[in-house]
Amino acid sequence: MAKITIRDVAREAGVSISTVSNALNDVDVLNPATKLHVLEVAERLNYVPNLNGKMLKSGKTMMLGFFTTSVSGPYFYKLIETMSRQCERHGYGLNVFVTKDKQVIMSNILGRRVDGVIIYEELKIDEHDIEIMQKDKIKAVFLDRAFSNDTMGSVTFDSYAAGYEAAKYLIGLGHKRIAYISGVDTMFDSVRRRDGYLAALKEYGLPFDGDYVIQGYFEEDSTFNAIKAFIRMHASKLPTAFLAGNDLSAMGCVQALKAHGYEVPGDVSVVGFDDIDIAQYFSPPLTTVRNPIARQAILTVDHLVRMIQGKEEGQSQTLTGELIVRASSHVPVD
Amino acid sequence: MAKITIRDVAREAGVSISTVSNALNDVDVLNPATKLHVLEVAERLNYVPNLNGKMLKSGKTMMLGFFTTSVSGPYFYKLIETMSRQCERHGYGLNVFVTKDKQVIMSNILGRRVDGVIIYEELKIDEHDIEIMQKDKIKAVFLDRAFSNDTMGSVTFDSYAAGYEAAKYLIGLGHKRIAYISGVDTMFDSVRRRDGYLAALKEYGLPFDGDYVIQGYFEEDSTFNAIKAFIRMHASKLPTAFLAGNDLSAMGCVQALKAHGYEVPGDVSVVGFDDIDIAQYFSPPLTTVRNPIARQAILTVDHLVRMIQGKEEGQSQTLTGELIVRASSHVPVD
DNA sequence: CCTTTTTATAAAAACGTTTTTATGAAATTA
DNA sequence: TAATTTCATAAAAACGTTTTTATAAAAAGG
Repeated sequence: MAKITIRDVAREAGVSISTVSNALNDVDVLNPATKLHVLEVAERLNYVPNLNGKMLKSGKTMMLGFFTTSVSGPYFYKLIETMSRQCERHGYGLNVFVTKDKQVIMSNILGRRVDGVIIYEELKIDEHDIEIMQKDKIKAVFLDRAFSNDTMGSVTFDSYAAGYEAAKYLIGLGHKRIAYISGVDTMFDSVRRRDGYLAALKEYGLPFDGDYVIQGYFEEDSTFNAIKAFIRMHASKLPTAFLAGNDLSAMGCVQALKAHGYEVPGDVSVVGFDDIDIAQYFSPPLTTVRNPIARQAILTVDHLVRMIQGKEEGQSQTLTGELIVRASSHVPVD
Repeated sequence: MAKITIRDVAREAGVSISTVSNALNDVDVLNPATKLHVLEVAERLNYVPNLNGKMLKSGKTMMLGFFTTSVSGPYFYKLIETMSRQCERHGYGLNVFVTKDKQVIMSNILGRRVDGVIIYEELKIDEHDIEIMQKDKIKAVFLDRAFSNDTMGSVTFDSYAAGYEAAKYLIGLGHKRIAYISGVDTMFDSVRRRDGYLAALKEYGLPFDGDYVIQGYFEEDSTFNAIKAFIRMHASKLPTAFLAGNDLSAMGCVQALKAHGYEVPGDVSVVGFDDIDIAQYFSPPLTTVRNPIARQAILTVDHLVRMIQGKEEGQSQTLTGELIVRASSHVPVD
């Protein structure tokens, strides 16, 4: 009683395998009666087409690949859930690969396990890899960097502008000592937000103190620890505001400040990025620059699908943030 | 310049395709010189084997499938990241399917897109589906329910015991009015935690009030709203403790209480389940029953891989929680 | 009523691999 | 040296589909 194939259905129904295939794929070239009969037999035998055979022959897997080094945090799961739903809408599945192994990534992409790929992976794919992908006409959309050629697509968030806007907002409130909480330097978004922050400082003539860029890894708990250490070091003269590279680190920062007896925003203001779902329920509700994650997810999938269908060439789309002022920021006390 | 295949490599190297295959797959039957030459040519042509051809012929995809209806929240991304890493260790990839469409699930499973499946999906797969999977000798491990037969595996968390323990702990502190914040009734874990809680109430002779089971959907923000509504309704006589079905809802509950001016644990105690990473950094740090997610992930993948290798039959494994007492719970004030 | 077109189905080729079987040359044995 | 074994490689079959081509019967046209 091995796995039944199209051949078994054909034999049982007394027709050829091409007839079965046509019946199942709804190619209307068959006598309706035959088609019905075949379908009935297939149903009775619980026949399910083998996808590997199907994929090999058709050259299509009807799967999109999402390659990422991490799925931690609200940014990713919002992205993944929205992309998944959007894929389903187009008749595709989404294959999520969580790996840092470039070998794994490239062999899955070039080996055609998926029809198109979405890549978020912080610098690991280099120019040479991209060249190889171009030669193979791989359809790809990047989420963490923009492209100027027309074979690769990208849908990015303008993190530089967001960093600049957030810093400008704090400066506008009167803050003079503003610290930045970064991720790691391989994360494009972290670096660009920081650069925007630096640009604003410069524009308004505020001095930049190297100590004021704190590594928080974009996570709540590691930021919590980093800020506690920072507070111990700078207790005499704390910044009046922290600009955190994402909402999670903003939350960790707030917790650390509270743990040391500081009030937010009474003593210190904290601003984040992304506007993840929890941000508005946090205590205090977070001021943040909204990153339209769901929109990014939808645009990405739509763009990739159209690229696969040959309806569109790769293009760079940039989404801009929106400053959401809530309770975690205030004019400085001193 | 279409995609190059094993045939192109063979032609270019002046050998047969079987020789190329043997060289690439390291079958030591070849003259070392030939093998080296073939490898060199393959490298030069940037040959990457087509996975669909490979999968069809070998009958193996070297992929495990994870089917889930949601990836929201720390429970899932911890699970997914850990499972991914563990898969990689075994030479497998992890294919994450986020869908509620049973048709999608079944056709991917029965169509052999993956070599084995891990299923978390709250009641949608019924006995009949399982029967079909058994007939097809599908290797599967369930994360949300246990099995007594030996074709399906399961690695579950003993939520009933966890609910019982947590409630008993609160009762031991002296609490008499304890509310439970549930997910939805299709979630096994939510229901079992609640049943454990009810059992403890009964055992210690505490009355059960139907109003005291509040639906929070296992999310922070919806719980926040649900508890606010609950507080408005029951302001005169609030429970002295909330047992939340998971840490996220515990956090939402705390935020809602704070928003209404209650102190935790000063006025009200709150206890959660899971011990997600943030729990210890939350303010106040959460008392919770630790759910060994990473261990569940690793056990699951290991078990499934051994089932695929034929080294093991499906079996039910149960993990037990551990009560972690932190600052969010206290003896009642009245 | 014979030829052409249409219709319905079957047969065969193809997708890109791996694996089994075949083949011929070299090495070993008798 | 003839017969056997070993070695290295090639040829062919197979995996389960879809798609292209072929075939036979029925319908239409003159």
